[in-house]
Amino acid sequence: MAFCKLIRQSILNNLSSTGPRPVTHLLNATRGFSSSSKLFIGGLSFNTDDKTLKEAFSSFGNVLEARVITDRESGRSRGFGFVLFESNEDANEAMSSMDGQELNGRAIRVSYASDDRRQPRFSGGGGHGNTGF
DNA sequence: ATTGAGCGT
Repeated sequence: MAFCKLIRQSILNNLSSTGPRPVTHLLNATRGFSSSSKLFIGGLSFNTDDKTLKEAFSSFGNVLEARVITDRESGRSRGFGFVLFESNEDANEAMSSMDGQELNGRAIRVSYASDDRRQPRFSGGGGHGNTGF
């Protein structure tokens, strides 16, 4: 029964993806979806601001948007922010490199952000007196 | 002047 060997070899071949490596779903590894080049920066120092965040992450890639969320009532930093990279791979590099590192004397937590919070804006916009019916 | 998990007008 030599074919038995062949079958086993076939199985082994299947297990070893010698061809195109499957794209590791490193993205959308957050609660929601839409996790591209947007990174969620947590554990930020209260002394860290948008400029500091951009300066700290602009070293890994082109930062299109870097913002530290500040309380609207007090206007002070909430301790977390968001960084939008031009390239998703740059964001991955930045996350792998800056996650757990210290910034301004405080360890920061970098992870992919969820755009679910920002999407729902005023769907209207047009001042049409349309009641929707 | 202050605080320390999470996801922004």
